[in-house]
Amino acid sequence: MTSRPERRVRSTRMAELVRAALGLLETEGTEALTMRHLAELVGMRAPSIYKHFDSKAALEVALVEDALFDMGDALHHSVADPGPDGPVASLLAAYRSEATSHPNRYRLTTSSAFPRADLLAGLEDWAGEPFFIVTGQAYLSQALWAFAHGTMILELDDRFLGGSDLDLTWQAGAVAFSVPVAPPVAESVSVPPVGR
Amino acid sequence: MTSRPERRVRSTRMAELVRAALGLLETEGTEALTMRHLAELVGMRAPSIYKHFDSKAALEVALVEDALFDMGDALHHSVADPGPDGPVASLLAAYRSEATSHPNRYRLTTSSAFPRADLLAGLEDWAGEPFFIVTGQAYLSQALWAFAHGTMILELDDRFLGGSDLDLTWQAGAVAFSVPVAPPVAESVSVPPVGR
DNA sequence: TTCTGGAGCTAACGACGTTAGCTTACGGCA
DNA sequence: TGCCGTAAGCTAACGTCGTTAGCTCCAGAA
Repeated sequence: MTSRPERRVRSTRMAELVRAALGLLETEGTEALTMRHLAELVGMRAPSIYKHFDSKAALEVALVEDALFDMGDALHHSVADPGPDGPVASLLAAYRSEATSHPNRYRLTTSSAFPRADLLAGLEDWAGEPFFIVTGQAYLSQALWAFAHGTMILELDDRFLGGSDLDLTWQAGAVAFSVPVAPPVAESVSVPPVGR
Repeated sequence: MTSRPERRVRSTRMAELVRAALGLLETEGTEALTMRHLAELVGMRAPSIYKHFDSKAALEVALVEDALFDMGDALHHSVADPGPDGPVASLLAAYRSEATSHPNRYRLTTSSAFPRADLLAGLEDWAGEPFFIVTGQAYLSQALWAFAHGTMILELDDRFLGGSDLDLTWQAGAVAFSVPVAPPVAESVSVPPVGR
Protein backbone atom coordinates (compact mmCIF):
# COMPACT_ATOMS: atom_id res chain seq x y z
CA MET A 1 0.00 0.00 0.00
CA THR A 2 1.66 3.19 -1.14
CA SER A 3 0.39 6.58 -0.12
CA ARG A 4 -0.55 9.67 -2.08
CA PRO A 5 2.38 12.14 -2.02
CA GLU A 6 2.00 15.78 -1.08
CA ARG A 7 1.73 18.21 -3.97
CA ARG A 8 4.55 20.69 -4.35
CA VAL A 9 3.55 24.22 -3.35
CA ARG A 10 3.36 26.75 -6.17
CA SER A 11 3.37 30.53 -6.15
CA THR A 12 0.46 32.16 -7.94
CA ARG A 13 2.77 33.01 -10.84
CA MET A 14 3.94 29.39 -11.09
CA ALA A 15 0.35 28.18 -11.04
CA GLU A 16 -0.54 30.67 -13.74
CA LEU A 17 2.35 29.49 -15.91
CA VAL A 18 1.38 25.84 -15.51
CA ARG A 19 -2.22 26.60 -16.35
CA ALA A 20 -1.23 28.56 -19.44
CA ALA A 21 1.23 25.84 -20.47
CA LEU A 22 -1.48 23.21 -20.28
CA GLY A 23 -3.77 25.36 -22.40
CA LEU A 24 -1.05 25.90 -24.98
CA LEU A 25 -0.15 22.22 -25.02
CA GLU A 26 -3.69 21.03 -25.55
CA THR A 27 -4.99 23.69 -27.92
CA GLU A 28 -1.94 24.39 -30.08
CA GLY A 29 -0.03 21.13 -29.81
CA THR A 30 3.25 19.91 -28.43
CA GLU A 31 5.46 21.98 -30.70
CA ALA A 32 3.69 25.18 -29.73
CA LEU A 33 4.76 24.82 -26.12
CA THR A 34 7.82 27.06 -26.29
CA MET A 35 9.16 29.44 -23.71
CA ARG A 36 8.49 32.43 -25.95
CA HIS A 37 4.88 31.47 -26.72
CA LEU A 38 4.15 30.67 -23.11
CA ALA A 39 5.65 33.96 -21.97
CA GLU A 40 3.56 35.91 -24.42
CA LEU A 41 0.45 34.13 -23.19
CA VAL A 42 0.97 35.36 -19.63
CA GLY A 43 2.29 38.79 -20.69
CA MET A 44 5.99 38.50 -20.08
CA ARG A 45 9.22 37.68 -21.95
CA ALA A 46 10.72 34.22 -22.16
CA PRO A 47 13.76 34.80 -19.90
CA SER A 48 11.48 35.92 -17.08
CA ILE A 49 10.00 32.43 -16.86
CA TYR A 50 13.36 31.36 -15.48
CA LYS A 51 12.64 33.42 -12.36
CA HIS A 52 9.98 30.80 -11.59
CA PHE A 53 11.16 27.55 -13.18
CA ASP A 54 14.76 26.43 -13.57
CA SER A 55 14.20 25.12 -17.06
CA LYS A 56 11.57 24.09 -19.55
CA ALA A 57 11.97 20.55 -18.22
CA ALA A 58 11.05 21.73 -14.70
CA LEU A 59 7.88 23.27 -16.07
CA GLU A 60 7.06 20.02 -17.84
CA VAL A 61 7.63 18.15 -14.58
CA ALA A 62 4.94 20.34 -13.03
CA LEU A 63 2.55 19.51 -15.88
CA VAL A 64 3.25 15.79 -15.60
CA GLU A 65 2.86 15.78 -11.82
CA ASP A 66 -0.60 17.26 -12.30
CA ALA A 67 -1.33 14.53 -14.83
CA LEU A 68 -0.19 11.80 -12.44
CA PHE A 69 -2.26 13.18 -9.54
CA ASP A 70 -5.31 13.33 -11.79
CA MET A 71 -4.69 9.84 -13.15
CA GLY A 72 -3.98 8.37 -9.71
CA ASP A 73 -7.14 9.87 -8.26
CA ALA A 74 -9.22 8.59 -11.16
CA LEU A 75 -7.78 5.07 -10.98
CA HIS A 76 -8.03 4.78 -7.20
CA HIS A 77 -11.64 5.91 -7.38
CA SER A 78 -12.39 3.35 -10.07
CA VAL A 79 -11.09 0.44 -8.03
CA ALA A 80 -12.79 1.66 -4.86
CA ASP A 81 -16.10 1.82 -6.69
CA PRO A 82 -16.03 -0.54 -9.70
CA GLY A 83 -18.88 -0.60 -12.18
CA PRO A 84 -21.03 -3.55 -13.24
CA ASP A 85 -18.49 -4.80 -15.80
CA GLY A 86 -15.95 -5.68 -13.14
CA PRO A 87 -12.86 -4.05 -11.71
CA VAL A 88 -10.60 -4.47 -14.76
CA ALA A 89 -13.07 -2.89 -17.18
CA SER A 90 -13.72 -0.14 -14.65
CA LEU A 91 -10.03 0.60 -14.27
CA LEU A 92 -9.47 0.67 -18.02
CA ALA A 93 -12.44 2.97 -18.54
CA ALA A 94 -11.03 5.39 -15.97
CA TYR A 95 -7.59 5.26 -17.54
CA ARG A 96 -8.96 5.91 -20.99
CA SER A 97 -11.22 8.72 -19.87
CA GLU A 98 -8.50 10.49 -17.93
CA ALA A 99 -5.91 10.26 -20.73
CA THR A 100 -8.42 11.35 -23.35
CA SER A 101 -9.27 14.47 -21.40
CA HIS A 102 -5.71 15.80 -21.94
CA PRO A 103 -4.16 13.90 -24.84
CA ASN A 104 -1.00 15.94 -25.28
CA ARG A 105 -0.32 15.96 -21.57
CA TYR A 106 -0.68 12.18 -21.65
CA ARG A 107 1.84 12.00 -24.49
CA LEU A 108 4.22 14.19 -22.54
CA THR A 109 3.77 12.08 -19.41
CA THR A 110 4.64 8.89 -21.25
CA SER A 111 7.29 10.25 -23.58
CA SER A 112 10.66 8.52 -23.69
CA ALA A 113 12.57 11.75 -23.28
CA PHE A 114 10.78 12.94 -20.14
CA PRO A 115 13.05 13.32 -17.05
CA ARG A 116 11.13 10.97 -14.80
CA ALA A 117 13.78 11.08 -12.10
CA ASP A 118 12.76 14.65 -11.29
CA LEU A 119 9.21 13.66 -10.37
CA LEU A 120 7.94 13.76 -6.83
CA ALA A 121 9.15 10.61 -5.05
CA GLY A 122 6.51 7.89 -4.96
CA LEU A 123 4.09 9.65 -7.25
CA GLU A 124 4.31 7.21 -10.12
CA ASP A 125 4.15 4.21 -7.81
CA TRP A 126 1.01 5.55 -6.15
CA ALA A 127 -0.66 6.40 -9.45
CA GLY A 128 0.04 2.93 -10.85
CA GLU A 129 -0.94 0.99 -7.77
CA PRO A 130 -4.54 0.29 -8.88
CA PHE A 131 -3.22 -1.98 -11.63
CA PHE A 132 -1.85 -4.25 -8.94
CA ILE A 133 -4.93 -3.96 -6.77
CA VAL A 134 -7.15 -5.06 -9.61
CA THR A 135 -5.11 -8.05 -10.75
CA GLY A 136 -3.65 -9.14 -7.44
CA GLN A 137 -0.67 -10.44 -9.31
CA ALA A 138 2.58 -8.68 -10.04
CA TYR A 139 3.36 -9.63 -13.61
CA LEU A 140 -0.24 -9.67 -14.72
CA SER A 141 -0.57 -6.14 -13.43
CA GLN A 142 2.43 -5.04 -15.47
CA ALA A 143 0.94 -6.69 -18.54
CA LEU A 144 -2.39 -4.96 -17.94
CA TRP A 145 -0.67 -1.62 -17.52
CA ALA A 146 1.22 -2.21 -20.75
CA PHE A 147 -2.00 -3.05 -22.56
CA ALA A 148 -3.66 0.09 -21.23
CA HIS A 149 -0.81 2.36 -22.24
CA GLY A 150 -0.36 0.68 -25.62
CA THR A 151 -4.02 0.91 -26.52
CA MET A 152 -4.21 4.48 -25.25
CA ILE A 153 -1.27 5.85 -27.19
CA LEU A 154 -2.30 4.04 -30.38
CA GLU A 155 -5.81 5.43 -30.02
CA LEU A 156 -4.58 8.98 -29.39
CA ASP A 157 -2.25 8.77 -32.35
CA ASP A 158 -5.06 7.43 -34.53
CA ARG A 159 -3.09 4.33 -35.40
CA PHE A 160 -5.96 1.85 -35.49
CA LEU A 161 -7.64 1.19 -38.80
CA GLY A 162 -10.36 3.64 -39.64
CA GLY A 163 -13.80 2.30 -38.87
CA SER A 164 -12.61 0.40 -35.83
CA ASP A 165 -14.94 0.59 -32.87
CA LEU A 166 -12.31 1.12 -30.21
CA ASP A 167 -14.74 0.30 -27.44
CA LEU A 168 -14.47 -3.28 -28.68
CA THR A 169 -10.68 -3.20 -28.64
CA TRP A 170 -10.66 -2.02 -25.04
CA GLN A 171 -13.27 -4.64 -24.23
CA ALA A 172 -11.18 -7.38 -25.84
CA GLY A 173 -8.32 -6.45 -23.52
CA ALA A 174 -10.56 -6.25 -20.48
CA VAL A 175 -11.87 -9.73 -21.17
CA ALA A 176 -8.41 -11.16 -21.81
CA PHE A 177 -7.08 -9.79 -18.53
CA SER A 178 -10.16 -10.63 -16.47
CA VAL A 179 -9.88 -14.36 -17.09
CA PRO A 180 -8.30 -15.86 -13.98
CA VAL A 181 -4.90 -17.07 -15.05
CA ALA A 182 -2.61 -19.46 -13.25
CA PRO A 183 0.70 -17.80 -12.47
CA PRO A 184 3.10 -18.80 -15.26
CA VAL A 185 5.71 -19.62 -12.67
CA ALA A 186 5.42 -20.11 -8.92
CA GLU A 187 5.44 -16.59 -7.55
CA SER A 188 6.11 -15.87 -3.91
CA VAL A 189 4.24 -13.01 -2.30
CA SER A 190 6.35 -9.99 -3.11
CA VAL A 191 6.23 -6.28 -3.71
CA PRO A 192 3.95 -5.31 -6.55
CA PRO A 193 6.16 -4.43 -9.49
CA VAL A 194 3.82 -2.16 -11.36
CA GLY A 195 5.34 1.08 -12.52
CA ARG A 196 8.00 3.47 -11.41
CA MET B 1 -4.03 -11.04 -47.26
CA THR B 2 -1.90 -8.00 -47.90
CA SER B 3 1.32 -8.16 -49.86
CA ARG B 4 4.83 -7.01 -49.11
CA PRO B 5 5.43 -3.64 -50.83
CA GLU B 6 8.44 -2.94 -53.02
CA ARG B 7 11.30 -1.11 -51.36
CA ARG B 8 12.08 2.34 -52.67
CA VAL B 9 15.27 2.46 -54.72
CA ARG B 10 18.17 4.36 -53.16
CA SER B 11 21.31 5.78 -54.67
CA THR B 12 24.56 4.66 -53.03
CA ARG B 13 24.82 8.04 -51.32
CA MET B 14 21.29 7.74 -49.96
CA ALA B 15 22.02 4.27 -48.67
CA GLU B 16 25.21 5.52 -47.04
CA LEU B 17 23.32 8.35 -45.35
CA VAL B 18 20.62 6.00 -44.03
CA ARG B 19 23.25 3.58 -42.73
CA ALA B 20 25.15 6.38 -40.99
CA ALA B 21 21.92 7.82 -39.59
CA LEU B 22 21.00 4.48 -38.07
CA GLY B 23 24.43 4.21 -36.48
CA LEU B 24 24.18 7.71 -35.07
CA LEU B 25 20.66 7.10 -33.79
CA GLU B 26 21.53 3.89 -32.01
CA THR B 27 24.96 4.75 -30.64
CA GLU B 28 24.58 8.42 -29.72
CA GLY B 29 20.84 8.66 -29.12
CA THR B 30 17.88 10.40 -30.66
CA GLU B 31 19.08 13.92 -29.98
CA ALA B 32 22.40 13.26 -31.68
CA LEU B 33 20.70 12.61 -34.99
CA THR B 34 21.09 16.09 -36.45
CA MET B 35 21.79 17.09 -40.03
CA ARG B 36 25.19 18.53 -39.07
CA HIS B 37 26.33 15.47 -37.14
CA LEU B 38 25.16 13.12 -39.85
CA ALA B 39 26.90 15.17 -42.53
CA GLU B 40 30.15 15.13 -40.62
CA LEU B 41 29.89 11.36 -40.27
CA VAL B 42 29.81 10.88 -44.04
CA GLY B 43 32.27 13.67 -44.76
CA MET B 44 30.10 16.43 -46.06
CA ARG B 45 28.27 19.56 -44.86
CA ALA B 46 24.67 19.60 -43.65
CA PRO B 47 23.13 21.49 -46.60
CA SER B 48 24.50 18.89 -49.01
CA ILE B 49 22.26 16.26 -47.49
CA TYR B 50 19.37 18.12 -49.08
CA LYS B 51 20.70 17.06 -52.47
CA HIS B 52 19.63 13.53 -51.50
CA PHE B 53 16.70 13.93 -49.10
CA ASP B 54 14.09 16.67 -49.16
CA SER B 55 14.11 17.07 -45.41
CA LYS B 56 15.14 15.46 -42.17
CA ALA B 57 11.66 13.94 -42.05
CA ALA B 58 12.26 12.23 -45.41
CA LEU B 59 15.43 10.68 -44.05
CA GLU B 60 13.53 9.46 -41.01
CA VAL B 61 10.91 7.96 -43.30
CA ALA B 62 13.69 5.91 -44.91
CA LEU B 63 14.85 4.73 -41.48
CA VAL B 64 11.33 3.80 -40.42
CA GLU B 65 10.61 1.98 -43.68
CA ASP B 66 13.67 -0.17 -43.02
CA ALA B 67 12.35 -0.82 -39.52
CA LEU B 68 8.93 -1.84 -40.83
CA PHE B 69 10.40 -4.18 -43.45
CA ASP B 70 12.58 -5.80 -40.79
CA MET B 71 9.67 -6.06 -38.37
CA GLY B 72 7.28 -7.37 -41.00
CA ASP B 73 9.73 -10.03 -42.13
CA ALA B 74 10.38 -11.11 -38.55
CA LEU B 75 6.69 -11.32 -37.67
CA HIS B 76 5.66 -13.12 -40.85
CA HIS B 77 8.43 -15.64 -40.28
CA SER B 78 7.31 -16.17 -36.70
CA VAL B 79 3.75 -16.98 -37.68
CA ALA B 80 4.84 -19.21 -40.56
CA ASP B 81 7.04 -21.18 -38.22
CA PRO B 82 5.77 -20.83 -34.63
CA GLY B 83 7.70 -22.26 -31.74
CA PRO B 84 6.56 -24.78 -29.12
CA ASP B 85 4.86 -22.14 -26.95
CA GLY B 86 2.26 -21.38 -29.55
CA PRO B 87 1.74 -18.74 -32.21
CA VAL B 88 1.01 -15.82 -29.87
CA ALA B 89 4.13 -16.35 -27.77
CA SER B 90 6.15 -16.82 -30.92
CA LEU B 91 4.85 -13.59 -32.45
CA LEU B 92 5.51 -11.63 -29.28
CA ALA B 93 9.05 -13.02 -29.02
CA ALA B 94 9.78 -11.95 -32.59
CA TYR B 95 8.32 -8.50 -31.97
CA ARG B 96 10.38 -8.04 -28.82
CA SER B 97 13.58 -9.30 -30.41
CA GLU B 98 13.25 -7.12 -33.47
CA ALA B 99 12.45 -3.94 -31.51
CA THR B 100 15.23 -4.59 -29.01
CA SER B 101 17.81 -4.88 -31.77
CA HIS B 102 17.29 -1.18 -32.67
CA PRO B 103 15.62 0.52 -29.70
CA ASN B 104 15.88 4.11 -30.88
CA ARG B 105 14.67 3.23 -34.34
CA TYR B 106 11.69 1.53 -32.69
CA ARG B 107 11.00 4.69 -30.69
CA LEU B 108 11.18 6.75 -33.87
CA THR B 109 8.88 4.34 -35.70
CA THR B 110 6.23 4.58 -33.02
CA SER B 111 6.61 8.23 -32.10
CA SER B 112 3.53 10.42 -32.13
CA ALA B 113 5.21 13.08 -34.24
CA PHE B 114 6.34 10.82 -37.05
CA PRO B 115 4.81 11.65 -40.49
CA ARG B 116 3.24 8.25 -41.10
CA ALA B 117 1.36 9.46 -44.18
CA ASP B 118 4.67 9.64 -46.06
CA LEU B 119 5.36 5.94 -45.64
CA LEU B 120 5.21 3.50 -48.53
CA ALA B 121 1.55 2.61 -49.13
CA GLY B 122 0.55 -0.65 -47.53
CA LEU B 123 3.76 -1.12 -45.61
CA GLU B 124 2.31 -0.71 -42.15
CA ASP B 125 -0.68 -2.90 -42.98
CA TRP B 126 1.59 -5.67 -44.23
CA ALA B 127 3.93 -5.45 -41.25
CA GLY B 128 1.03 -5.62 -38.79
CA GLU B 129 -0.88 -8.40 -40.55
CA PRO B 130 0.59 -11.24 -38.41
CA PHE B 131 -1.30 -9.91 -35.40
CA PHE B 132 -4.52 -10.68 -37.20
CA ILE B 133 -3.27 -14.00 -38.53
CA VAL B 134 -2.43 -15.17 -35.04
CA THR B 135 -5.64 -14.14 -33.33
CA GLY B 136 -8.06 -14.65 -36.19
CA GLN B 137 -10.18 -11.92 -34.72
CA ALA B 138 -10.12 -8.26 -35.54
CA TYR B 139 -10.46 -6.57 -32.19
CA LEU B 140 -8.46 -9.16 -30.34
CA SER B 141 -5.63 -8.59 -32.79
CA GLN B 142 -5.71 -4.87 -32.12
CA ALA B 143 -5.62 -5.53 -28.39
CA LEU B 144 -2.68 -7.90 -28.81
CA TRP B 145 -0.81 -5.35 -30.92
CA ALA B 146 -1.47 -2.70 -28.27
CA PHE B 147 -0.17 -5.02 -25.56
CA ALA B 148 2.97 -5.73 -27.58
CA HIS B 149 3.69 -2.08 -28.24
CA GLY B 150 2.89 -1.01 -24.70
CA THR B 151 5.09 -3.64 -23.13
CA MET B 152 7.87 -2.95 -25.61
CA ILE B 153 8.01 0.79 -25.13
CA LEU B 154 7.79 0.51 -21.35
CA GLU B 155 10.60 -2.04 -21.38
CA LEU B 156 12.81 0.08 -23.62
CA ASP B 157 12.18 3.13 -21.46
CA ASP B 158 12.97 1.14 -18.34
CA ARG B 159 9.59 1.93 -16.84
CA PHE B 160 8.96 -1.38 -15.09
CA LEU B 161 9.99 -1.74 -11.47
CA GLY B 162 13.59 -2.74 -11.02
CA GLY B 163 14.00 -6.44 -10.38
CA SER B 164 11.11 -7.36 -12.61
CA ASP B 165 11.72 -10.39 -14.78
CA LEU B 166 10.22 -9.06 -17.95
CA ASP B 167 10.06 -12.49 -19.52
CA LEU B 168 7.24 -13.13 -17.06
CA THR B 169 5.43 -9.95 -18.02
CA TRP B 170 5.54 -10.88 -21.70
CA GLN B 171 4.44 -14.37 -20.77
CA ALA B 172 1.52 -13.06 -18.74
CA GLY B 173 0.33 -11.22 -21.84
CA ALA B 174 0.86 -14.21 -24.09
CA VAL B 175 -1.24 -16.36 -21.77
CA ALA B 176 -3.98 -13.74 -21.47
CA PHE B 177 -4.28 -13.39 -25.23
CA SER B 178 -3.95 -17.11 -26.00
CA VAL B 179 -7.05 -18.04 -24.02
CA PRO B 180 -9.83 -18.52 -26.54
CA VAL B 181 -12.27 -15.72 -25.92
CA ALA B 182 -15.82 -15.45 -27.10
CA PRO B 183 -16.27 -12.32 -29.22
CA PRO B 184 -17.58 -9.60 -26.88
CA VAL B 185 -20.21 -8.75 -29.48
CA ALA B 186 -21.33 -10.67 -32.54
CA GLU B 187 -18.73 -9.86 -35.16
CA SER B 188 -19.38 -10.49 -38.82
CA VAL B 189 -16.46 -11.57 -40.98
CA SER B 190 -14.83 -8.32 -41.96
CA VAL B 191 -11.54 -6.73 -42.91
CA PRO B 192 -8.85 -7.17 -40.28
CA PRO B 193 -8.46 -3.82 -38.57
CA VAL B 194 -4.96 -4.20 -37.23
CA GLY B 195 -2.72 -1.24 -37.91
CA ARG B 196 -2.32 1.40 -40.54
C1' DT C 1 33.91 22.70 -77.63
C1' DT C 2 29.97 23.91 -75.30
C1' DC C 3 26.30 23.05 -72.34
C1' DT C 4 23.73 20.90 -68.71
C1' DG C 5 22.80 18.89 -64.44
C1' DG C 6 24.33 16.59 -60.26
C1' DA C 7 26.55 17.32 -56.05
C1' DG C 8 29.32 19.70 -53.28
C1' DC C 9 30.25 24.32 -50.75
C1' DT C 10 29.58 28.96 -47.68
C1' DA C 11 26.62 32.30 -45.67
C1' DA C 12 22.69 33.19 -43.59
C1' DC C 13 17.73 33.08 -41.70
C1' DG C 14 14.41 32.36 -38.09
C1' DA C 15 13.20 29.64 -34.01
C1' DC C 16 14.70 27.25 -30.09
C1' DG C 17 16.38 26.99 -24.90
C1' DT C 18 19.18 29.51 -22.09
C1' DT C 19 22.47 33.01 -19.74
C1' DA C 20 24.40 37.52 -18.39
C1' DG C 21 23.59 41.58 -16.70
C1' DC C 22 20.70 45.58 -16.02
C1' DT C 23 16.54 47.92 -13.85
C1' DT C 24 12.73 48.65 -10.88
C1' DA C 25 9.72 48.19 -6.93
C1' DC C 26 8.87 46.83 -2.38
C1' DG C 27 9.58 45.47 2.56
C1' DG C 28 12.35 45.42 6.72
C1' DC C 29 15.34 47.84 9.61
C1' DA C 30 18.99 51.19 11.62
C1' DT D 1 13.93 58.92 6.77
C1' DG D 2 17.32 56.60 4.39
C1' DC D 3 19.40 52.35 3.24
C1' DC D 4 19.64 47.80 1.52
C1' DG D 5 18.53 43.30 -0.19
C1' DT D 6 15.65 40.59 -2.84
C1' DA D 7 12.04 39.36 -6.19
C1' DA D 8 10.81 39.80 -10.71
C1' DG D 9 10.81 41.95 -14.75
C1' DC D 10 13.62 43.50 -19.02
C1' DT D 11 17.13 43.50 -23.40
C1' DA D 12 20.89 41.50 -25.77
C1' DA D 13 23.10 37.75 -27.00
C1' DC D 14 24.99 32.83 -27.45
C1' DG D 15 25.07 28.28 -29.53
C1' DT D 16 22.26 24.81 -31.87
C1' DC D 17 18.69 23.41 -34.80
C1' DG D 18 16.47 22.65 -39.69
C1' DT D 19 16.54 24.84 -43.87
C1' DT D 20 17.31 28.03 -48.09
C1' DA D 21 19.82 30.84 -51.51
C1' DG D 22 23.21 31.01 -54.41
C1' DC D 23 27.84 29.88 -55.86
C1' DT D 24 31.26 26.47 -57.85
C1' DC D 25 33.07 22.50 -59.97
C1' DC D 26 33.16 18.64 -62.84
C1' DA D 27 31.61 14.65 -65.67
C1' DG D 28 29.50 13.48 -69.68
C1' DA D 29 26.39 14.38 -73.62
C1' DA D 30 25.58 17.06 -77.86
